[in-house]
Amino acid sequence: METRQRMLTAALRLFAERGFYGASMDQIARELELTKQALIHHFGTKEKLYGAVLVAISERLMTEAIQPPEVESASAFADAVSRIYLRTLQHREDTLLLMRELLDNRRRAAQAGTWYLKPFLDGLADLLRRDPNWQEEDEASILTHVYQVLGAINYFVVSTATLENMYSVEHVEAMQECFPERLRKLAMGGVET
Amino acid sequence: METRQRMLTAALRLFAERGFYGASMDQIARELELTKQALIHHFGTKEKLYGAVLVAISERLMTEAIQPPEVESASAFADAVSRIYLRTLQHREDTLLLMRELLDNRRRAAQAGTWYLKPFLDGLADLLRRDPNWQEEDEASILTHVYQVLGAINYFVVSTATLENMYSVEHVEAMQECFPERLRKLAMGGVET
DNA sequence: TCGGCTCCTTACCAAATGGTAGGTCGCTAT
DNA sequence: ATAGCGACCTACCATTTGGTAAGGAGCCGA
Repeated sequence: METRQRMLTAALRLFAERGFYGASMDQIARELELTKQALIHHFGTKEKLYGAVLVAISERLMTEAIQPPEVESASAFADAVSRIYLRTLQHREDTLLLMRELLDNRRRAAQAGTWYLKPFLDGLADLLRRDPNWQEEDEASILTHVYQVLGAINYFVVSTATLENMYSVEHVEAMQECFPERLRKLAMGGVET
Repeated sequence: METRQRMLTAALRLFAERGFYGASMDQIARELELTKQALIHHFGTKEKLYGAVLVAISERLMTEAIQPPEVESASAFADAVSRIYLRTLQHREDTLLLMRELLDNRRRAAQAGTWYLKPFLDGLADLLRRDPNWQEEDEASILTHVYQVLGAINYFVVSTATLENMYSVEHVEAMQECFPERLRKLAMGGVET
């Protein structure tokens, strides 16, 4: 019964790396030293396999990322953002695949999938709403700020490979090092005029 | 000779919407009411067509987005960022495709392509470097800040479709409205403390 | 008028794709 | 023993993929 898990892991790897259309059942199966029929046996169709991967990601996200707001503090939002950054770094493949989902969403639209992210976003917005500096900001402002900070994180994490090619590995390491500090300023900033 | 341009436009649309593997030569050709052999005649292979689309995008980006730093002002960077945001909104398809390129870059790695973006990034970093508030920050910090702000923009622009599904069209319109203001704070913020 | 050029077509093709059908093997409950 | 079941395989299939080969229509200069 552990096969299923191995399948999900391999599928995540390949879907994240090459996208839904770029990864074939055969490739995924070969990575497991099985035939694609084994995959079909467990998941029915490619779409369903992909769906299962998505579900697994969203479950990880829910259980790990949002954790209760912990101590009520003025920097609760910034703290949460820091944690999310670290988590995103660790789950690069999840992030890659979710980003792809985002791009494809125009087509998949009415389906489930990205909805999983809503509670996550709302949770963050809540945190920010509690911040005294943000009390009088309207809903749209709060959500926008949350999304901008999230964008800064995800875009960077997904870009590291490209940045390493464009500049150098050392350059990117330096960026990675100062990222949390700068991120914190982004997250906290923007309340005084 | 205008056919070539039409082909590039259609190819951009489909590549942006469905990705390299998701869009087939046949689909692109059908959109133009031609056969895929017409495409092959003009561009040789699918890869080359894709490459040509990428070149077109990078040319647009170069000529439109970086413009000389105009007047030397303390908010030169923030101004540039605002312009880039508007441009990004207008060229959503370019943005979608570049984002996909970013995700695929692991594989395409050694190829040309994303290098087009380097001068663009460096230009922005230059602008920030001139800002008196940033004089004493190191290179990595500057580049990181540039990248975070860029990430906030691109991630949001690419997400609007999903956000509209998750919340509502009105919600997203409200976000879009307050986005530039919040973005400005992001871009300028992060020097005090 | 004729050769050559560009643009585009129809006719093919080999490879790869997702998926079906049917069967084998080993385990477990009866 | 044996019937049933889950996990997996081989064999096969229709369709779609990117691409080649060859040719036709229109134009243009000699």
